[in-house]
Amino acid sequence: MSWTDERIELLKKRWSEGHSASQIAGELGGVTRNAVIGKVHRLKLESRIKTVPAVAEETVVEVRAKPAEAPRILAEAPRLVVSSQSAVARQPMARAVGATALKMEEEEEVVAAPELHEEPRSAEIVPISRNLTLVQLSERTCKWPLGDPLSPDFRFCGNHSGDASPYCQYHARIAFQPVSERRRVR
DNA sequence: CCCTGATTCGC
DNA sequence: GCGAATCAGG
Repeated sequence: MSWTDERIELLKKRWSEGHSASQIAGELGGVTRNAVIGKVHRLKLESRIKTVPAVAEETVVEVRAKPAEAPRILAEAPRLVVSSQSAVARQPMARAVGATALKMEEEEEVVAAPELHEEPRSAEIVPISRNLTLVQLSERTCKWPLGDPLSPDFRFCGNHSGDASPYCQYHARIAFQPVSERRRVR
């Protein structure tokens, strides 16, 4: 496949829409995501670097609109990025160390009495699907369909699936119901 | 391990 | 110009 004007147009469009290189490559067909990225660079399209030199973050923010709006963008953008993924909040585990550690040890023992409140394993739990599109599926993503295949919103579960199964643990159970469980699970 | 984009360099 | 290989990051 070569970069015809049409393919370049679609590339530009999708890239500006925020699609990933692999998504675009999938849509175009005949090219890899590397090819797409390479082309994007040759076309000098907008860079999409996320990981910024941390300290220099402020200076890297591009001012594409009116200067007056820059500060607002600057203040909110980082938060958006963070909340988009892996927002699994962790409890602050800060602990005093050194000289004061000894004294705290006793107090903590009292407080640290974790109550194992294990919920009974219910068959009712529904997985939180990743809602991947077709092109985002890989060898080890659950291919359980979600929604109307004719709809633009059609997605796949996308959770991790073992090497053996095309589905995640949950959907595999629905797909391959053992005789013992095969009842009205629906 | 899955994914992302960036860069290099032989073709 | 092209894109696989590689790098770097989440």
